[in-house]
Amino acid sequence: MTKYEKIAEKLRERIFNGDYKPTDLMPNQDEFASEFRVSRATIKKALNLLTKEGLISAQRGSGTRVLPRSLWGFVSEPGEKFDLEKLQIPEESIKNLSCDIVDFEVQFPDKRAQSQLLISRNQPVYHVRRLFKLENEPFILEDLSIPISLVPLLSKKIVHSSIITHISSKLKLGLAGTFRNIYSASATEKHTRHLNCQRKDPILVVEQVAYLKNGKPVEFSVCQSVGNRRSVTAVNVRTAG
Amino acid sequence: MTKYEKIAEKLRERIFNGDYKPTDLMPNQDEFASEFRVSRATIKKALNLLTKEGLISAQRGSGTRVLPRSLWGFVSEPGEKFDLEKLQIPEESIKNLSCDIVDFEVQFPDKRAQSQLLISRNQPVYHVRRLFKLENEPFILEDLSIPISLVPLLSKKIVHSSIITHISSKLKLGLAGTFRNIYSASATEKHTRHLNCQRKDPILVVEQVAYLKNGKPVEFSVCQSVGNRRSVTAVNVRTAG
DNA sequence: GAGTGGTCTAGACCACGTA
DNA sequence: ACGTGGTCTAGACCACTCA
Repeated sequence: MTKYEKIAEKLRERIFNGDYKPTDLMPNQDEFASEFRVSRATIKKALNLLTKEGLISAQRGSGTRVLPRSLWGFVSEPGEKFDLEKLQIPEESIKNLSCDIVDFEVQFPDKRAQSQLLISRNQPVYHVRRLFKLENEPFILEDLSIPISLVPLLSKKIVHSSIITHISSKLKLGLAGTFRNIYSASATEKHTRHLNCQRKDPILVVEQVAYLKNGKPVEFSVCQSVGNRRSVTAVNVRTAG
Repeated sequence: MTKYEKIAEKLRERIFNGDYKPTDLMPNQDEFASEFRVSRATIKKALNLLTKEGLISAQRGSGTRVLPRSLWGFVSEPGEKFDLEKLQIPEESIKNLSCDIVDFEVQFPDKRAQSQLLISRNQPVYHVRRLFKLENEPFILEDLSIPISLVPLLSKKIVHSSIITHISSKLKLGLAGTFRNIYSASATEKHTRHLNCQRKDPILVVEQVAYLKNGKPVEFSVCQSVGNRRSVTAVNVRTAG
């Protein structure tokens, strides 16, 4: 844990505590620097973190203010456990979340997976279909492909929990990030079977590619859920350097 | 334009040029520092920018690599012209984009708008309904609310182009960022009328709140489009400090 | 003009991956 | 052991806002 992360944590607490309220001006960077006995650059890094989280906003000449982010409800942060991040579920809910393995096999990748994972038709992938249930209600149907070349061994036990965290810890290679594509579709027979919904009900589709830090795509997943049972959130913030 | 932005621009060009290819190692930070005759801290800032854009990924001990972002197709960046960012349209397409004003009036905010814009029932808002067409095909139906207190005067001409850029330049207050909530719904009579689709077709709904740097919510908008005509992208990157 | 945040430097030290 | 990127400092200068 670095200095600026510790400082960010303390300031975050103060914001959630209400010591600094939405639209309020915060103390300036020099004050924080002397309070925490660090250089201003370190304070700035801490503030940048909070800015990325959408908690505050700084303006040159006039100061740094708290944003009313509390309205936004739950937002998963990059750096959270990968599956939480992907499913966008608050940590408290995870105990009500179960995971059925519908399908688990090795196959050759289809065109889509080939292009997203940067592999050829001959390089086999694990294909997994999982059904996540929240409080025993079908929630998200997930299809994912992972190149075998990256994972020597994948067991049912691992598939049952977090595949990606297993891989990136085995390979000692962190995740660089993910890219998502989100659209809306109409329920087909597949959905009615797994998600307990009617034909033509609106389905929210979230396609995601996850990259390792060495630049290799490691997972291509498609998560599908019934329209009104899930929403996905995204934060876009203007951060300075 | 700061030094690190200029450097980031040059490196971005090199990546798109193919001077540095996906999964390739880039020169290290010291080399860049002496090439551009700046301190390493400045190089790092430039690289952080590219990291946020999902172009590269650095790993301590082993170097900085190019990610295969080219696969991702178009991704709008924070900092782009606000409407481009919201609609996620590449700049080239904007000449094929037209905008009809379906509705433009002053009213009292409904419950939803009140809570998102942090105002009371008595504070009136502009309500605008616009229909964006791409190559004369109905594309996005947008409903937006803006507190009158923030905008003394809004004309039809302004509504026809970018409202937010007008406001934030008039107020000399930049945008702090936006928050989006995305889900899927079923087409109602309103959609069939404006978006030229069938009842029960899947609709992608993107709700967005935009905040000014002083922390005030300035716009609450709901953008609706037919499922297969649009998709929304989101990038989640692990950036270091 | 006083006070704010943003940029930039030169150098130090540390954590990590690789061989 | 070496080379990499990440952190941190102390101080300088600049751009901006607001009274």
